[in-house]
Amino acid sequence: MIALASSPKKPNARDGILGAALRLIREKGYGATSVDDLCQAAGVTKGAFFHHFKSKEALGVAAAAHWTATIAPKFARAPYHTAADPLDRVLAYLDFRRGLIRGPASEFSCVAGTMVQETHQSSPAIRDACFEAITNHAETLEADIGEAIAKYVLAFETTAGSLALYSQTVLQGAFIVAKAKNDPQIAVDSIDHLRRYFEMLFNTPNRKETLS
Amino acid sequence: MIALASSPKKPNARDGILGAALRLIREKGYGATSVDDLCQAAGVTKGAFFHHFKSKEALGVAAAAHWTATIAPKFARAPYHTAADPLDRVLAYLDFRRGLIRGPASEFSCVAGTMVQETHQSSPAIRDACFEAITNHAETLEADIGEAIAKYVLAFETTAGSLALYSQTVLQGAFIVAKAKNDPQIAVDSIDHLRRYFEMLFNTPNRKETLS
DNA sequence: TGACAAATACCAACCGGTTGGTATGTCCGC
DNA sequence: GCGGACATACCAACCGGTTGGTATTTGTCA
Repeated sequence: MIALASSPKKPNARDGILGAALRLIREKGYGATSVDDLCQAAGVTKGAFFHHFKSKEALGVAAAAHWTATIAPKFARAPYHTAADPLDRVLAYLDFRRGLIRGPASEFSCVAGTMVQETHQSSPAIRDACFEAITNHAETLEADIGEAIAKYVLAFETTAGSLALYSQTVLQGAFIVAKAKNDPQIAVDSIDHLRRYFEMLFNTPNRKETLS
Repeated sequence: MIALASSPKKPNARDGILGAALRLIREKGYGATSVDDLCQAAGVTKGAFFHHFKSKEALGVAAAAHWTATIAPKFARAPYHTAADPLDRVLAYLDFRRGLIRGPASEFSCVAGTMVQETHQSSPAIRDACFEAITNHAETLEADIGEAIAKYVLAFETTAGSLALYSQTVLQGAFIVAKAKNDPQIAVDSIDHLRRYFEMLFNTPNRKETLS
């Protein structure tokens, strides 16, 4: 083999720890997840952990980036991008997220939102990494919302960035209330309200004429 | 004095611990707030702590109830109840909450929402107490929303309970994003979006005729 | 191509400090 | 003199982090 395109990935301790971190942080939170927990879940020792991450805080920062790297391709490949109309794509995004809400909260909630609540005071580095993860995902929505704003007459004046971040705000709040009620359904209700807000804001009867 | 109505309150360790808990949990989170922290902030010893609370978890449950007992009178006395129209009262509630958003997140965020994110898996007792605190506050909104639903023609069909809880959902999400961005303003933006949702849902031109 | 040194990846054992929790005692009003 | 409200002293378990070391890979040059 010429083998510059070597095997897609060899299993290493760092990836194992990061994968365990995403799962454990969603299950137990950042503070309650100890370095020992991480090592046991990843099947490595503490020496390996501190070889790859200089501190638990550094692991938290890396976990936020790994979270983005994990979910970004999933959303990029998701089928909600196919609609021709930008507003339809935005609504399809909300429907897609709605469909993800099932089972325990640790399977549909957001690592960044979970982690930042515990660390925003104690660790600016983790806080910034989590905000980056949230906004990075919001930006994948922003383009479609921007196109929709250009195409439709809005009931109120606002911006694509504000609406994209508001969508993430509602989702984060929905995760919290779902955890509190121990019932995912309440999160679905909130996404329905958010969907209606978009529908009313981009009032379909006021649709501008399209050219082509 | 006949003195069955004794002095309004004598300062005791329990209240001091609960007061410290509300502050420290909002500042550092539940997990990062140790029993020693609580005792030092309240100026009592560990013996006093475990005399009044059989465990840290019991303190968490009591703190959620104390949170309700602390903020309920503040909202009950707030001036947003004075409007004659129920929709105006709901919008005034949102304006009131909007006005509270300033300074560090620990001064405007919600103890219950903060605490439940860390404990919803590990402590069902704290989780339920936090959900109770959130819904208890939502119910103070529900009556006004219910009256507004009876008075106005809605753009979509929904319930007062769903809208009241959705309001809390947006607020909880706004607190998280504000913590992540380390900037309260982003929470204000979300409340503005929520306010517009109410305005459009209770579409003022469709106002039903009032009798008196 | 192969010898070899340097760098990387990983491990087992250990450290001082902190954790939630307890056992025992003392004060004090009724 | 008795029970509730605290204080003092202490504990085993666990915390994040460090140590000194070994196995494995990688870069280099004859």
